[in-house]
Amino acid sequence: MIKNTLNRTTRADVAREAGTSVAVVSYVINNGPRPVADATRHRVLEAIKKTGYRPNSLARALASGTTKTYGLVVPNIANAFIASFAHALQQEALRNGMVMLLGDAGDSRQRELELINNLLSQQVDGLFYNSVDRHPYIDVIQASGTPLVMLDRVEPDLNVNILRVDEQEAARQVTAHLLSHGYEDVGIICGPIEMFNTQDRLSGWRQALAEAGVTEHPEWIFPASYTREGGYFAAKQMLKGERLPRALFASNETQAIGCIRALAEHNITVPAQIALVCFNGTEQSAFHVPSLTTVRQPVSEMAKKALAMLAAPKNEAQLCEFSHQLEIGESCGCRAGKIGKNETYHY
Amino acid sequence: MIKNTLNRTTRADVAREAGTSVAVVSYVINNGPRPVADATRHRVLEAIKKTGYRPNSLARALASGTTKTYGLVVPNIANAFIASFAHALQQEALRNGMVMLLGDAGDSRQRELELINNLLSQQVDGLFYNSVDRHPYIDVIQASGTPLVMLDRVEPDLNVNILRVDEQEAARQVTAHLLSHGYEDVGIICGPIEMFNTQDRLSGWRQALAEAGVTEHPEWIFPASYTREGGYFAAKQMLKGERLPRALFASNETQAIGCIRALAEHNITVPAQIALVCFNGTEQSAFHVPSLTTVRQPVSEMAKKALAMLAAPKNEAQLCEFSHQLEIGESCGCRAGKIGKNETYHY
DNA sequence: CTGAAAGCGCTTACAG
DNA sequence: CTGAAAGCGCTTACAG
Repeated sequence: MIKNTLNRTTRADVAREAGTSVAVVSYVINNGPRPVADATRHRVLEAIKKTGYRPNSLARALASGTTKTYGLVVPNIANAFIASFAHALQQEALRNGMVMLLGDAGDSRQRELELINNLLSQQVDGLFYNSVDRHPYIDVIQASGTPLVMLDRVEPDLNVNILRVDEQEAARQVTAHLLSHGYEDVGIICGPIEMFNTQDRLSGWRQALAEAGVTEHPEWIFPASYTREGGYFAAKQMLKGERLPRALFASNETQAIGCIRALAEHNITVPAQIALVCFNGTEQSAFHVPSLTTVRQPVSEMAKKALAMLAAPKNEAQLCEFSHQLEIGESCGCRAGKIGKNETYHY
Repeated sequence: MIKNTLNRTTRADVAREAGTSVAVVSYVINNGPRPVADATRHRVLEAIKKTGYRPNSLARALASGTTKTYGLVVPNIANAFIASFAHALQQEALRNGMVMLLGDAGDSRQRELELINNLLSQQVDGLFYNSVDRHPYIDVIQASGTPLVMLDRVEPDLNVNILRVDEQEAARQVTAHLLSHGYEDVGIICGPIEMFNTQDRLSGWRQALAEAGVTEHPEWIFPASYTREGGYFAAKQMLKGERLPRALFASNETQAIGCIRALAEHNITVPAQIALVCFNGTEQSAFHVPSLTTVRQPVSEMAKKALAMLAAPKNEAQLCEFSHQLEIGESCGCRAGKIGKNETYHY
């Protein structure tokens, strides 16, 4: 056996000090499942204080079969929206007395699988999962019997809990807002073309154009990674074209920021020369110059519901769709905003 | 005992399937510490595949006395610099075959203590710790015997590993750069006044002013939280004054962004009317409009060293100071930059 | 109200 | 090369 090189005191030390059995120490610490006489409890509490005892949660988890821990797998925590969602989930877990283990796949499918295996090995009581692309390792998770809530869209025939907003509809709506300003030449910086959410946001954009009777220009569709660099180089690409669109839909906030930087380097200002809206804004949107008109997801409520879905008794898989919010900033061109005065519409 | 409600296969199932003892299964999985005949190994591997066995890392950790896990406690992960440092540490841990558990205190001292206790209960093999304020719970950690590396400045008489850059010197240098443009009226947005790093950055700023023979104006010292809101409201405060400084030092990138937003709302442009530099920039600095002149910490190298310090045999506490980098952007007024062409100076 | 003891799923010294 | 068995630090049904 490995020697206890750290000065760890165990439950046995406490029991010895208090002159009780180890079971009673457990009863005191866990407030059950057996009652303990007040005097005994007192002695145990004193012994704990005196010995500086700290329960070993590994041993507890092994014996009890529950870790009080959830896992969260995200494609890339560098994405501000994902970070804010992760934060909301952590907060909500905390409130429920659970710990949330965060796994960041860094956009790597292989890393994602490693993370999932790792979290399952750690015996998490449940998993929240936003996958890197459209082939999530749902089968691996389901085979383990671990409760699961998917945080993005998956193949419709899979029997899993899903929690999300209708991204297509949200994209349609924010694009419609952009079009309401009368712009006719409208481009899009979308995500990697093979991804589900790229397709959804692209479809929404397309639908809004069609509904407004505006012609779609395929040469103004710019696939890009969901990063600042992605938005930046997409805009650079656009600037090489012979004609510039008058308005743009960026598929997330980070892309929008990269895009605006690239435009600025060519002395093109937003919204005066090119108007812009984006998807999945965060608190950051209001602080940008110009402030960003954006789709916002109600991350706090979503987090609450996500936790509830995992805690729920094992029944049918649920699909839970949330409505989005539209936050109007300066970038679309219809107002000059001050912080705290952005208008928000709920759908 | 709790029933195994999940369809967990254990090592015993694998042993039965392979017709060996459980010990041999361990030897195969861990590649030791005893040799295993090739034929036996093969049978075990087959049995693992067939049963879909996944080792329980809790049980392994309990038996082996090591979790292969480090903990990281940070004051607020919403801070972009801290997020980038956390990311670098995670990457480096990964490379060493370790897992990093991230604990975000959300600027709450109480939450910070909870996190530390939680991580210690989880038997982390080591802890990285950047405290919310100047009273870190070093005693609690040391009492547990868990190896520790502090990631910020602490009372000098404490016997702990410390890893950091000399923030005072870095602040002095970036302020000196600002002053080299000839500005005479120079303000500072600093952090919460009681914090060590606020004091360090303030001292550096002050020293640079003194060296340049520039008068310090106490009314241009604006304490603020290290957030966008902090920078925003500090600037609003400044705008109420009867005279505006010509140049500003913001104590982190996030404050700088909030500050620039506030200035923009009053049609004051950076650097034309107010020049600005900031501390602890991230990749974001280069994408801002204007791009930010900033002190950068070499987070990757620091992360590498941090891991090495924890892994090192238990010897004397080390103090490891890294040199910073100065990244010149547009905000200080000396150049118009393009992304990827920012100049960086190493100190 | 209290305690002896089995069990959680592993690791590993020891004996063969 | 292989296995029986003790032990990691807990929980909890069971018997008193």
